[in-house]
Amino acid sequence: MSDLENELRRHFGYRSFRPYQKEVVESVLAESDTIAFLPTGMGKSLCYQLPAKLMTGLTIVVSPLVSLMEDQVIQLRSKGEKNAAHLSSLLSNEERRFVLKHLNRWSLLFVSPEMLSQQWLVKKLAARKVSLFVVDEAHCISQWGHEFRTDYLRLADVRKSLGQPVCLALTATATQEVEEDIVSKMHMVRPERFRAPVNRGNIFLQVHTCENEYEKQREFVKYLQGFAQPAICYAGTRQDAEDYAHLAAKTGGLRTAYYHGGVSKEDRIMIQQQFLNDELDMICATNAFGMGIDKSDIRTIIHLYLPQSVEQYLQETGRAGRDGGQSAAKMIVAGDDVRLSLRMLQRDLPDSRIIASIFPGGLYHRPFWNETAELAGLEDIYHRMLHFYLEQAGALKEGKWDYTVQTEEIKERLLERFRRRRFEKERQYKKMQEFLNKDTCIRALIRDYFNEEPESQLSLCCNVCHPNSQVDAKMNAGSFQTDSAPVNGSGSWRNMLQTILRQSEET
DNA sequence: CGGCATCACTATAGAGTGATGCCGGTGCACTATT
Repeated sequence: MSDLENELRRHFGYRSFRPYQKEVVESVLAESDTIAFLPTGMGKSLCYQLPAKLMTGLTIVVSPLVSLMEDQVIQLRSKGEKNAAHLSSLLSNEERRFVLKHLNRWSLLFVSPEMLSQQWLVKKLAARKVSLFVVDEAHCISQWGHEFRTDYLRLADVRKSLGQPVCLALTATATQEVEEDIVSKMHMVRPERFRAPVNRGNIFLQVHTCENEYEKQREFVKYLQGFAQPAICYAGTRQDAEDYAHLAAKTGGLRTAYYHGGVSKEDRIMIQQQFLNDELDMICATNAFGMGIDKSDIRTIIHLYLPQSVEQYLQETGRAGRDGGQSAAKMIVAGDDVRLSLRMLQRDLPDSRIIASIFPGGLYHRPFWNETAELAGLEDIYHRMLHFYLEQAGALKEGKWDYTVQTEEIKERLLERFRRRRFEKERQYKKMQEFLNKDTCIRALIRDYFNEEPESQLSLCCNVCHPNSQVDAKMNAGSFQTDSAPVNGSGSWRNMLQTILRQSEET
């Protein structure tokens, strides 16, 4: 047994590594920047938890969701780990001060990219030796960083300020392009790369196109007859998530709930836990649901909208069948859905009219950025995105326009950047639209997209190869063993709920 | 893009018509001088 395996046993009680874990840990310990693509449920977190134990300095883990951070810390603490903490708005001021005051105590610290964008915090952290800088769910850099959460694009600077510690990027799914995006945005140097295949042979893929919404509902109801549970049903809008949850409850007699960004935090936690505890047959949700969901026996993923990219489709369908059991991904879309997704991804970026109006010479331009943004009626996301890019380009300094720089040139560059980005998003979306062609094997499309080798013949590939098949409830009954990996103890959600209740009492 | 809510207008007193405008997923953080 090697040293590393001894350490694994000593610290975590496992006898052996899962695929890729050892290689990733070794790479990190050898101080190489590392990027790893591991399906969720393959023990990604061990890839930094073990190095955190073995390295002398602090390990910082950048995580996209505060609830994930909190959950992780609670889990670690429940296993007796005292050196993990997180820093987020979920903490009270007092708790935050405590975490900062005792920085030397932690070996693992979870933070959001937004937190790390605060200079004072980085300064504080820099006072300690940071050995490892982890970006969990690293596809967020590429998927969200450009528009929605630009603080992801500051992480390379943060890392630099912390003395350029080794960087480890972890994600489940990424194309070559996203991979390169992560490498470049994080300023990784000749990173080691580890990639588990994205293809999941146990998921039967189906796409059904409809003429209209009415037909879509009919197909949905029809599909509910005898489909395998539990299921996640992804809808394109919050309204749809609610409506289809009711429809499934009414016509299929299912225990359903809906989940989206407009649902209160308490309800979201409760719904998620009911789902994990098999008290729900189906969750109808927007894409708000899914990240960090550790449930291995999800049998069916239904899509009622067209995802914006093949990666997104794979992220979502990949939540099914992690236990290896036969599962299904069924997409039911109508023409309107195709237009809706397109419109949404186009709206992620401000159009040239808006850009022109805020620059010097534009109708809404004012010396102060905030005033400019308010006058132009910029919504929050545009406000912060443009602020980021303008500051980066040197057009804004401390919230004020700098007229000594060539703003006209900056404007042109910005417009060009957005044009290219929009083109890229539309290109990704077009790839997704190819799934609607009724004569191409869906798995072959995915395989080509990710440059993977064909696998051996599957008995249930997709509805092009195997029309008229359906994965039903009977198929899995007792036919396989569930994953023996440790899953969330039921104690953890009670803890989380308590934490939240405590907070609402405090405020 | 397309579905909707709102509003002005019409023709006659409550409701119908058409024009216009807006919205549609995702989340973090909103504190500091000791």
